[in-house]
Amino acid sequence: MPRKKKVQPVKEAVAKKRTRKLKPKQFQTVRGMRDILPDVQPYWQKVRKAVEKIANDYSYNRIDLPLVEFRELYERGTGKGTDIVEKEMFKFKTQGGDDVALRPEGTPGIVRAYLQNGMQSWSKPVKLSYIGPMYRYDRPQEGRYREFYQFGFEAIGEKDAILDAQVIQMALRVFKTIGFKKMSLQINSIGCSECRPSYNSLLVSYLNNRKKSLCMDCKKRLKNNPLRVLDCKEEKCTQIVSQAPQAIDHLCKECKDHFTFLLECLDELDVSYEINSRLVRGLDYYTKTVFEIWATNDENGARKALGGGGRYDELFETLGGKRTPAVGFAAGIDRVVEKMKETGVKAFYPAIPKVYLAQLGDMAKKKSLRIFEELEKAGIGVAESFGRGNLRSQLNQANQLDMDLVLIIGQREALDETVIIKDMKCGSQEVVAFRKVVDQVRKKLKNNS
RNA sequence: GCGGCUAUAGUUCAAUGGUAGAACUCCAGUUUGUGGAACUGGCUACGAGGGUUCAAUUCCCUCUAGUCGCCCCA
Repeated sequence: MPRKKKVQPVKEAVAKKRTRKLKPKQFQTVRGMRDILPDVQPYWQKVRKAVEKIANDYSYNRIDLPLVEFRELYERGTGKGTDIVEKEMFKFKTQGGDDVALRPEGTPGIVRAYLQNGMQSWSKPVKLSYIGPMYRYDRPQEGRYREFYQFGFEAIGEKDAILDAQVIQMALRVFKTIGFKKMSLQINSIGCSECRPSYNSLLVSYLNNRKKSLCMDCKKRLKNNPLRVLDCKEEKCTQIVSQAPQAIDHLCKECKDHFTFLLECLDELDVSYEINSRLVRGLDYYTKTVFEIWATNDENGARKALGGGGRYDELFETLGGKRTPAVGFAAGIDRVVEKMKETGVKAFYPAIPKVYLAQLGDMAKKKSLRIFEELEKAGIGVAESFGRGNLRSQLNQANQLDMDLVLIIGQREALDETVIIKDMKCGSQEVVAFRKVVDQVRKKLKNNS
């Protein structure tokens, strides 16, 4: 609707208001969702490629799982006491009446898939790798979105600590392959259902004696999930925690041996680590090993964590399966990409075409379609702007795109079945018959490179 | 979920109680078929809804979104 200007002010104002009302609604992304635009895709591509390569090198097979699962899977698996389940799940009821949720993390789905698809009978350990979006109804912030991407590795069916070491090694290898130089491996063991209860009561009684000095949140945590007090950031609490009994000093023999062997394996791999007795992780299902990988040695590790993981030997039972030991790792791609930009890690830029196809007039336009196809079949990527009419703007664009060669087909060339090949670096050009175009372009590209 | 800040073209920023300018980008053109420069022109915005007012992009409120801190995680 054309807008009229220079009418009487009042009428104009009214008219404008009316047209505004008629304007269709501008849609925008739902809160916490975001577009990942072409300009950052090279970073994402680099991460995906690194994940694929490492997964392949270590024989971890790709698996893709549904985004939607029964809500109960996470309530039982991830744990009812966790923030993730308590307040961060995207949940809804289907028309059919199923209570479902968008997956907030990958592991419960992996376990479900393992049990459902009879992977018990596959040769052990079952090694799986995944990559895809996760959803958490958290408050968005930079580096924290409601839809975010994770990749992960899971090794199922083997309790030996060497698998823990392998998963850690894989995680580090992915980051190294992407190009990160400095990383910090934080590691801890939080025991199993054998030894954790006694440690727990020890911790609780220690904390109870100092309850007055704890922060509000920690008083609550003390009741629900005392382990979480350990990673509180409040200064009052950190002071108390620094003197608290440590999990690794109260492990049962099996857990202790497991942890010791893991550390020996890491030594063997020349992987440096930091034993962090305050590292407990937010999910309920972890047993024995827990670890995180930080981009640097930053104090504020939580937000700098690129990823983390651990062992979950008891999760299969919780979800109705047989006792099955497993260890896994997952990392957030959004955050990895952010960190790449921050630290100047280079992105992956795929080869882009160096040849541009310019055409003039309808007949040439039609002919140029065929030339394009010939070149593409021959493995030569070609840029073009078929919609443009004049040569100047096409050359202009070719120049901006930093093309080596421009093929020009005009009315004359279309009739003669020829093409002008113009070298954009030196400006020289020559006329070539249709049939010889591919060969000639190949030759010229070779000379240029 | 709690607290602070913010919201104007695609982008980065202006101005103003009488409805908006610039730069860059994009598109087109500078005599009809030749790029990098220059010039000319064009497109595009007051986040949404209420209130105060003769009049609101401007003041007030609500919502929405973004951002920062907390929390949490990835």
